[in-house]
Amino acid sequence: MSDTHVRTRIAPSPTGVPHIGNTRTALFDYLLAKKYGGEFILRIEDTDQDRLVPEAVEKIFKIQEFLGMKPDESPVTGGPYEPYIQTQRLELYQKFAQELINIGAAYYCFCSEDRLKQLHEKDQYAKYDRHCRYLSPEEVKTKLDSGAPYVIRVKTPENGFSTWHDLVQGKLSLPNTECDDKVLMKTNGIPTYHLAVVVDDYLMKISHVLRGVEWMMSTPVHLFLYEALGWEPPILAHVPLLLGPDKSKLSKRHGAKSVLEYADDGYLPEAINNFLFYLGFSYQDNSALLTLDEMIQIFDENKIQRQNAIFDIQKLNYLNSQWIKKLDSEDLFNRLKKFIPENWQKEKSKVISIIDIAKERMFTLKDFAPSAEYFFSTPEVAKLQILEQSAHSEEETKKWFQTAISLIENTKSYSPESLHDEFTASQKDSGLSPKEAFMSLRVAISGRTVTPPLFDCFVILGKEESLKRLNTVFA
RNA sequence: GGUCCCGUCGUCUAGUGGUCUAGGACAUUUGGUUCUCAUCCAAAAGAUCGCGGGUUCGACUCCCGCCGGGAUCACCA
Repeated sequence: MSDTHVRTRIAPSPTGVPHIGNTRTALFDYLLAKKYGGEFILRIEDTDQDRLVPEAVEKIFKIQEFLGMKPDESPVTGGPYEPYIQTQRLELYQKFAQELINIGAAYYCFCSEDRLKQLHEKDQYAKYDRHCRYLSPEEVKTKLDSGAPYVIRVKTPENGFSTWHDLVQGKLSLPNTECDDKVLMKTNGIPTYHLAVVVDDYLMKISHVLRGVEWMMSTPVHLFLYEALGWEPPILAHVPLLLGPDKSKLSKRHGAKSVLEYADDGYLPEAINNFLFYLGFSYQDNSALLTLDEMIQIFDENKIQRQNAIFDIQKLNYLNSQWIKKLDSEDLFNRLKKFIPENWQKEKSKVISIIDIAKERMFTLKDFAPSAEYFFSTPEVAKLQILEQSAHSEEETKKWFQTAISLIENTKSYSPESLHDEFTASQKDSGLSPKEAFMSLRVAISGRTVTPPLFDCFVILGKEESLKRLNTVFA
């Protein structure tokens, strides 16, 4: 393999936004190319013009950009084999379709849609009955001259086996009787996937076709085309699918989301890449935080699992929380921008100091704003809530609050450390347990029973604001 | 239904004939640290290696059958 220059590609069809399962395949394509210092190509397969989804192409680019897997060649970056959009390469496919006919590897088919439909009504699994495959040259010429609409079908072998060594599936041997005389060129002059991939992968010098297993069964047709055209086929690798928690295929219908949606939910690209990498691939204890570059080093195309993997959001959450802890707060601030109100953004240093103490309890970027709200707006706290925490009479609690207020007013330095020392000293002779003493204060300043450490909160809130909140409780 | 692929703790996996009374990670539970939560640390529980036959002195590892899951069978990709 060292003598072949590695070029991989992803070939999404803009009939929808790729979901996270498709993206995992893309990750493997990217890693494979980069591991060998090759190119990773993005080609748009838009041969199904009827089902185009607006903005799909744009989102496909966005996903790659977000994850940091930028293609070396694509419709936007261009490249030596452009264009990278199939509908802009139509003459190419027509040329090769014609050649396939000339060499007897394909044939014209004039069957009506009705006839095909009837075939399927009789048997839902029926293959094309090859009705037009045996038309005489004269019959074909007459039909053609009369201007009858036609498709071009591949003249698939009637027996034998199609065998290849699949990088992940191992040796595969599929009976040719299972092949169908697939349509190569549609009535509208646009090729189907089967013709277009083969032509493009060859012309674009793709060395490894790494794609989802859903393509495995149609590989014999592709291989036949390579052989007919006298082309060396690429190395094939069919990677398993990503399944939902109920073991069903991950699909839009079952709520399979795109990477873009995970981004909106507060997941980091680092965590997503890392998560996808471990799904179907093993490295050490499968919990190390790996960058894309590290994955490139570690990746081994021969070690891709063959069994389908189940999408486990808990593992993603873990990786995401770990990455959040690892990132520095300045970096997190920038990523947090679209998750926090605009007026917070003006107080960058305050937000960053909150991030410092909040990041170890965040799973996603979305968790930040709700847990930091009380730093920016005064919470409503009922006296009863305080007393519930202090577990003492109003009078005793009030007395403790007075102590707290004077401690803050007279503290040596308004820092978490000295506040901690001074408060713990006073708490001991307050008659309240540590929990009672500090929880009541916590609720008083935040309105919540769960916050970062109390004295950090005091400091971020500021002396004035802290006093104000403590004072208003029993006012 | 035909064809092909897959089958180790809930999940991702280690394991390529004896070192496996099956290891790790996430999740779960418990304990420790602690002003709460979280972090961190420690520990526990969790898999008769899908089932049944072989082969072998010996099988999670090899062979066969079965069962289960998945993929595919469009002028969609």
